[in-house]
Amino acid sequence: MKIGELAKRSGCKAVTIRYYENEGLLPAPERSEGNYRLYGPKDLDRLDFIMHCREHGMRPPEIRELLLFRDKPQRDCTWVANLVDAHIADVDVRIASLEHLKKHLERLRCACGGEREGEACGIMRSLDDRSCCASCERQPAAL
Amino acid sequence: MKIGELAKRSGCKAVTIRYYENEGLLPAPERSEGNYRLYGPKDLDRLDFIMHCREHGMRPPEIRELLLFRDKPQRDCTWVANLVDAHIADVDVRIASLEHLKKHLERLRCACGGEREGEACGIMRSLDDRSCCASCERQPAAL
DNA sequence: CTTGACCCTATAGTAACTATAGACATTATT
DNA sequence: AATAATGTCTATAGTTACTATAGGGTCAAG
Repeated sequence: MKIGELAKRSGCKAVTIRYYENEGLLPAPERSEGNYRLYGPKDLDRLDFIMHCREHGMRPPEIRELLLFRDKPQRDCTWVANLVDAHIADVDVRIASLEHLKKHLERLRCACGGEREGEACGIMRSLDDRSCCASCERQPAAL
Repeated sequence: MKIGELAKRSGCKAVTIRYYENEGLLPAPERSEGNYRLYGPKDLDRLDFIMHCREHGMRPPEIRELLLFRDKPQRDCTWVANLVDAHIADVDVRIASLEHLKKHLERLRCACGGEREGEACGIMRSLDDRSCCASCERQPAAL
């Protein structure tokens, strides 16, 4: 199949497929007479694997390692489990930090008394007074 | 004060301060004889405001709008409250999507029976079978 | 008077793609 | 067969919000 069909079947855009080839996640496929990329079912499997990893929030470096393992499975798969564990822990941290952020935002939201007068807007006043969250770390919230 | 002190006092790196000036978030300050940027307390206030917004997970475009309002408060501050509301809703979506992702990852994690044999690793098998999450959207999880 | 810390500009690099330009190949229609 | 529409090719630049680097100037202390 050509790249368009692979894209449709995998749900991955054609440009991204070429990008993955460039990055070494996908092998360079055969070419047709007209220099078109020609893919087989194995390529679809591999791309599906990649997309599945992406659906799990994994990024190219992590996926690259998993592909290496997939290509050449070693005896011990402990580190695969560890990788997933680390990933879960990471997601936990993100959730916690977003919950924390949400609390701050809700407090901020409450500051608006609805006076509808620019200068007096409680939200603006709160944003002006940075010491209000003195107990929290003074660094940008991760989104 | 010079940029270094402003950086220390605000917790924002000097390079980032210059970047914000370039982007129009901060006004171009006076210069010393030796062409050094010279800041006053108002600059610190403004930068603190910006950092406070960042602590609330806001991004430059949003911050830019708030600064406009700060510079020229209009009668009606409703949209400030709306902006915060939208921001909270966005955080909610992110949290929900991460919770969902976590569930998937935990299911994935359970697939590892600990056989410690590469080809048989349940995690790898699960990643190979993309149809396992057929009911979920087939797109990358946002992190 | 030189060392070191600080500051300046301009440019390039980051992640993980996405968009664009300009050209060639294939397929469908007339 | 000619033409038009679509698909594909490469290479390059753009995206966000910065960060890093190169190559130089300024300032205070010893």
